[in-house]
Amino acid sequence: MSIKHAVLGLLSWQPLSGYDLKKRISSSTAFYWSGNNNQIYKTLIQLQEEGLVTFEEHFQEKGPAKKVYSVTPQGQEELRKWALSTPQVPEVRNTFLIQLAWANELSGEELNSLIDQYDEEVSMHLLMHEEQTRRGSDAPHRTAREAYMWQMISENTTTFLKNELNWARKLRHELKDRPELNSGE
Amino acid sequence: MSIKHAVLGLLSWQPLSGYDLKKRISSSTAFYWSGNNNQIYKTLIQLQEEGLVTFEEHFQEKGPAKKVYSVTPQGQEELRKWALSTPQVPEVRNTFLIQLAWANELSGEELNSLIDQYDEEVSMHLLMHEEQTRRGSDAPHRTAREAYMWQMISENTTTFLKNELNWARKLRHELKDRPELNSGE
DNA sequence: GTAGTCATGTAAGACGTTACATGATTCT
DNA sequence: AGAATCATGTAACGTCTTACATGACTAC
Repeated sequence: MSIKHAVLGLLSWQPLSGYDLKKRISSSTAFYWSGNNNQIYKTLIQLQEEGLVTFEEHFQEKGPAKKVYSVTPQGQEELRKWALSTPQVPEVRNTFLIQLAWANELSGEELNSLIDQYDEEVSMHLLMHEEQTRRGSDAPHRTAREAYMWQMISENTTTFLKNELNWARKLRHELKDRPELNSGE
Repeated sequence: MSIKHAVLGLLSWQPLSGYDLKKRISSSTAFYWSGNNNQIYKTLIQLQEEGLVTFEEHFQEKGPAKKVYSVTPQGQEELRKWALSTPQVPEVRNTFLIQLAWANELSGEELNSLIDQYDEEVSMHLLMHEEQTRRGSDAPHRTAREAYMWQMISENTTTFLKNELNWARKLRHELKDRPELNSGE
């Protein structure tokens, strides 16, 4: 499971409450995951039971008490161990490809419009990601290496999205230039 | 949900049994999904209840009877409707990025080895995908356009994997060339 | 006779999402 | 007065995976 380690990692950077974790996770475009309450609070309780995190209750003048979680030495060890495990090939869930696969019944215009819509969606996403990267609010930089890593992590998403755009534009142009591809008949 | 439509699409190409669907789905590197029994058989029953597919029982001399499913006109209509719905940005679940994010505790050598392992995994995956594409066993080509589409769908996965490799190699080389990034201390 | 493939399905559980519940405080 | 934010959590449901169950036939 990687939610556990994502949470552990965030806490290893700085102690946070469940509420703050949620905000960080759901606002990040790089690792995108809804960051819903259910999983966050459950994961925190689980991590605590395993002795990988502890919490301190912070009472505030205004508002309810916070449970601020931080990583224990065992948690650090677990994080290090996990970081050394053999990496997996990323999973891509691209429903648009499935859509295209069965788009045989569509007219040439419908298909073009579909591709344009995809282009727009991806472009929008790219803009949002670049905007967020520029602000750089959620990246730790305890060391030069860590700062560089976070830059490269962000770049991974950027190049991924640009690759999608290139691909979609090639598709678009070839459909235009090759009239024999214009119909599904 | 897109499993429903993936199944519907496969059946619109040619009638298949649950067992054959499973084989096709799980062997495909482009839309990768385990294609487990539970979901396939459930989806087929559900599609049938919705009137989007029908089945014929094929008795064979050898082995058990097959339920061969095919798409109804309503199913075709549903598929067309879905194919026109606005496309979504693909979801990428890249655990390696999370691993890197919290790799601050790792030594330079450990980090390099991690990146090399990632390179290897992705390269292997790319080879498998190219091999499968070359065989081209699972692509329909009822029209020139459909054949071209399937080629581009496969290319999407290829360029994605190549993008990952480029990114990993850049990371690898910059870590090598910039000694200030060598440690997490 | 043991393992593998063909073919159908079920059970159990992990993983994920949306929405609701509660209660205080702050902003308009 | 109504909405938004802070902060914790629960409920209900949907998705997805692993593993098991059954039974026949096939290959070594």
